[in-house]
Amino acid sequence: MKIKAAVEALAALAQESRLAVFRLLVQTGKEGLAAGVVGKKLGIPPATLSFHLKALANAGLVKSRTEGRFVIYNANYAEMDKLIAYLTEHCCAGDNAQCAPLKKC
Amino acid sequence: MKIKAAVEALAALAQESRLAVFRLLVQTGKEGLAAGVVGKKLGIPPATLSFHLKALANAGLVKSRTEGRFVIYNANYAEMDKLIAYLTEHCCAGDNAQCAPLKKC
DNA sequence: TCCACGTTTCCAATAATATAGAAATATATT
DNA sequence: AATATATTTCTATATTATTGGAAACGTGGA
Repeated sequence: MKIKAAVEALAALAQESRLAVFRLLVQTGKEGLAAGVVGKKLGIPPATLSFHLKALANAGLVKSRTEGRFVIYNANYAEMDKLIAYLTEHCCAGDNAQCAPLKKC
Repeated sequence: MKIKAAVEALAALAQESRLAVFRLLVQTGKEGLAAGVVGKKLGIPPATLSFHLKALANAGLVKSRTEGRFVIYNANYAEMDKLIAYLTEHCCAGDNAQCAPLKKC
């Protein structure tokens, strides 16, 4: 992962509505949720939600597929893992005891 | 971790200079680096670096201690781990096979 | 005390981002 | 074909972040 991509992903997550959307999708699993369901659950108006989903999708953190009139969004776990790996890369100067072990999801 | 704290931490990392600073400190280990050394390694002018270090410190991602005229910064691994845990919390709808295992640092 | 060095604060110009109503687009139903 | 539903695009406004020079502050050494 390159720094520009990491910054884009982090910027996508660094906003309250988008972070809530992303976590909701992370917890939902790969089957995902329709945009409207996300908006209803989080109380975000359509235009605003669409703006935020676009940011998350551009950053690669979510993917979407169309099913009839619905657009279903799901978390991209691979990209999430890449971002985490980028943050923790070569950490602790090689001494793993310095940083706590990362929990598996 | 609460969402406001997570957003603050992510916003702190969502900027190229700050992300570079944080990763440098993560890789350096708990002994840390003086502000001036960081600035020299990354080519960031003093005023700008101070601004960015403050953002990282306010978010809890780095800590500092004063040694004589130097201010030594080091990564806060505990806070980094909390942020990662917040992102991945209850992920994959309980089916761990959906998301790749997180590497230990 | 006086000077050098490291860091932070102040400041002002510039740039980027968030919000949501209204209109547009696309699919489904009758 | 006409209507309802789901989502996105357009648009304008408001808010917040980034940059770095100059000055200020603190510490250490001569």
